[in-house]
Amino acid sequence: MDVDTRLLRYFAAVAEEGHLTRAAERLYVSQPALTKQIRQLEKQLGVQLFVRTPAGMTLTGPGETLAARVPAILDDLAEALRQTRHTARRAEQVLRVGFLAGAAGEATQEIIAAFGRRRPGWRVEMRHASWSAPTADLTAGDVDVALLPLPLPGQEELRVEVLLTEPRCVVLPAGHPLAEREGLAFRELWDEPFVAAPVAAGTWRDYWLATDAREGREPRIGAVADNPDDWLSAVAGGHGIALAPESAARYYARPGVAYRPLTGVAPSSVAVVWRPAADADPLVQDFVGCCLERRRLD
Amino acid sequence: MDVDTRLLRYFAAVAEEGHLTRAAERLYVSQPALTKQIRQLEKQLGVQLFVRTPAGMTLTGPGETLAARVPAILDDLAEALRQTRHTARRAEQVLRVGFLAGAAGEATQEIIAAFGRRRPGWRVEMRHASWSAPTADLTAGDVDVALLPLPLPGQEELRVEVLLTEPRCVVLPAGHPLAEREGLAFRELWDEPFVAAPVAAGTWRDYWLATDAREGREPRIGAVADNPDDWLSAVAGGHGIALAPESAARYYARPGVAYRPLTGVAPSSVAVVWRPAADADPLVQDFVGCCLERRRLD
DNA sequence: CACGTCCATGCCGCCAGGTTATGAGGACAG
DNA sequence: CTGTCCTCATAACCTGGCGGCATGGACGTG
Repeated sequence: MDVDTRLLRYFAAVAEEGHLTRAAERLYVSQPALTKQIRQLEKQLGVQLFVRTPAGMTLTGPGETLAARVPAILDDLAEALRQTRHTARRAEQVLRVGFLAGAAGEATQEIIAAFGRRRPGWRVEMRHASWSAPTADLTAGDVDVALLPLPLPGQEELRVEVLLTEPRCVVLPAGHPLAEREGLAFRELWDEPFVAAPVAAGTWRDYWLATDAREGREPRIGAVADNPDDWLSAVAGGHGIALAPESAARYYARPGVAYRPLTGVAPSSVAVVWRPAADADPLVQDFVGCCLERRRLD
Repeated sequence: MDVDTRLLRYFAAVAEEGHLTRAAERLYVSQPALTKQIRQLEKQLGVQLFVRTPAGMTLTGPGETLAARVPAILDDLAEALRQTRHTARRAEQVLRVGFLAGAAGEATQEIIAAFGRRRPGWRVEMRHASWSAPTADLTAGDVDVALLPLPLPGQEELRVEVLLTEPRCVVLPAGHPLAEREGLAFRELWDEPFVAAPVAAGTWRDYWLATDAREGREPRIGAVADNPDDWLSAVAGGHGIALAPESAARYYARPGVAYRPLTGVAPSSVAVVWRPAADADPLVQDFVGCCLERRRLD
């Protein structure tokens, strides 16, 4: 009778979506796996939670009862884990900062140094954010604040202050014909295969495929990568090309890939991001302050 | 990052006990299993929760933070599951009654009939309670009310009204020399092997071994059983003898075993039991009422 | 009537959690 | 100082359950 949180998450997703299939997509599991888990939950409780209709899954009375309470429980749990991590970092006098790509570029070191001056004794720990879910560490409370390229999935629930804006460029295999050129227009790349982020990355993936600058054409996906290494390897290996912020040319230079200026896509920004719950956290605010002092908007 | 409830239970147990080893006993898992799980929790959180000393495990600051919140979360979850089951049964117009052995004996049918008259349209569903944890179904909300022999583990947290008291007798293999006798004194059984409940049953196990009437002598355990079938088979198979309420002679008669009257042990009682939370539940109270009308205390 | 959209089922590979056996280190008594 | 007992950690192995794929079956819709 040990209902574990996975079951609760699954249940909550199905209850919310009303469809096994759609919930399965959202949870990134197969539909049969979900079927089985939901049945198991029902079996463990000895209660039918859903009525199966050809149109989907609708909650029964008892199902409603459960659905009304589960989200709060999961939130409580998440909050407790956040607090725990938080206490741990405060006890060690560490501020943990998530980042992706080159973060705020050259300014990053300055920001950290400034923070060190403002908070003697404190240490800044930089942590790579996951590529497929750049804000996950932030919302999970694993980092206190983050320096991330925009746009971000779930950006509305976070505080975001833009620090700098830079054009996006294109990353090509060194031997690629287009790498001969000094500058490119995005429309020339429409038919090229791209190395994309996982589907799980959602709008993030779309943004770096620049789907909105393709006038409706489907991008070709040559490979999927969820970290910079795989991503560069895929490009170097000729599986596709990719977009990147210009600073990537400095932070992710490596033999076999070439960075070229690009026109026809919106620039990308780097922002400092934190959870609204940290609005009152003087430490986070000090760090944000250090960032804003060095803000550079072009 | 999907901390499941098992981990939380484990953590709570270790936090409370202050010892991995003791917590492992309480949870009925091996100590290495606990070690691994606790380490995994720490790894998932990226936080050290305990400091390991030769004397045991003591919480770190972050550990305290977590320990302060986990029990409430687990309680919330348990409560939500209870509610769910509860709604389900109310929706089906079912009152679920747990029982063990012969329940309230011949009175049981009368009680159910009386309840049927008081609540037309409602159905009573009888459910075997687990032998090793007779009140588990009750506290988990799986049954609304129960008819159980006393004493019960965790009895203080429950409402208990005694319905009848009956002497305990002894169950012997049919061919056993003592089965020739018409009546026995408990001290004659001190050296006999007993068929006992699992260690997990705690005081319940002790009670049916009548450890308090042995003047300090350790009982001999011939076999362990956690349900009436195994139990009777073990007795019939000559692995040991056992104590039982007298009514068991009628409800668990079978070839190969003999029931004989016994002196020198306290009698056992059967009570109607419910959770304090059901004090205000008219349905449960009606059932309790039906029980008390037929109360018979000798 | 064929098709699309649901959910259910069967089969299989794999990992996580369990177990037992053993190690390692500190505390304490003799 | 050394043996013993307590603690927790480690190693090797086994198994149940989760998840994935492929497929089936039921209902609604064009």
